[in-house]
Amino acid sequence: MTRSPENDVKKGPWSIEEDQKLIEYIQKHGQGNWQTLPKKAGLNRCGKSCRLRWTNYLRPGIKRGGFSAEEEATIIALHKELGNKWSRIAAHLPKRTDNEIKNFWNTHLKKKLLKRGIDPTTHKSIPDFNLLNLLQAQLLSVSNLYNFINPLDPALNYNLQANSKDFVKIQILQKLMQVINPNPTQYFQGNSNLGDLIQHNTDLTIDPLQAESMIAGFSNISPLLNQQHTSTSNSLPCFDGEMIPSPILDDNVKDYPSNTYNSEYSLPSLVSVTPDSSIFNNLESIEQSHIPTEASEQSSVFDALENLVNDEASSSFWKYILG
DNA sequence: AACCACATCAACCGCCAGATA
DNA sequence: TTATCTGGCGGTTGATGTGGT
Repeated sequence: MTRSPENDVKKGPWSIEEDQKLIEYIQKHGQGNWQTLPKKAGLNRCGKSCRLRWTNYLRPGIKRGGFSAEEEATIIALHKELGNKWSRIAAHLPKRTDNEIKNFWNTHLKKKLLKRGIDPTTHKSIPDFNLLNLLQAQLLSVSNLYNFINPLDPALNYNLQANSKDFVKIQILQKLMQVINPNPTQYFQGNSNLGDLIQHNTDLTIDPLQAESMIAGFSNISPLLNQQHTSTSNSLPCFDGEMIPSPILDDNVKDYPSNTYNSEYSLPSLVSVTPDSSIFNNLESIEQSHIPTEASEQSSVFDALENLVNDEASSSFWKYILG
């Protein structure tokens, strides 16, 4: 025997009248059998829908919205212990429903933990978090380079556009950036620069040595950056022709003791910088030698990305990121 | 004012486990 | 023992709200 079909029942948001009918019936008769309740209560709804409406919305004593800091901490702690067992978590929070806790987790707490560099699935710190920052900045650099090379000439962008695989990768990186910094106005704008990005992300910490590697990484992607970097090492380059002061690249940072540097966060396999390169003096040479379809130009970014994604230790995090 | 992108959350769907015939 | 019913759970969807351009 199969279950009776409930195709003719109403779906979607509940009206005030429906709510009233359900409340009045349950107050008078109790919950009883949810399967038969709708008919008895005069509702054209399935029993499941009635039960959900009652338990998540109409039931007396339900507290909705406005999660306190204590409740937040409790949810995080319980989630660490129980995982996505929302009903069990809700049992520890009187007046809260599992559905609301689940929604609150997915819309607020998950992002909060990610911003703190904590994997919301495992509740462990994300080993790749600083590297993710690096990728974010590198993508910005790449995007700026494209903008700089070619605001108008489609021929110069042709090779990039023809390489759909790299486009997919760029899209993934863009998504990574959105996770860290959901403000979309910072991406793919000609005047964006690394300094703005770092200053904006006040939550994020960037290891000084890593910042050095970051510049090296930029240089691999953008020869123009490389040239500027070598000319003023205590400034961060940007593509609008200005140099912005960088507090993380002063002389003290250069002497940053290597034994305090956590190699776990180091940049994997960046190609060495070639500061004396002289082929970037004009756009033509850039076009000939450094259009990004040349695998070597983007490899540092994408190799790093692929290494991250393939790392089992952080797979749940990346699974979340890549959706 | 219109449009767009993103965030929020109520509600739905499919699955599962325990109860029952 | 098996088939079916029922309630509960977690994941997902889609309508709506909000803020930025």
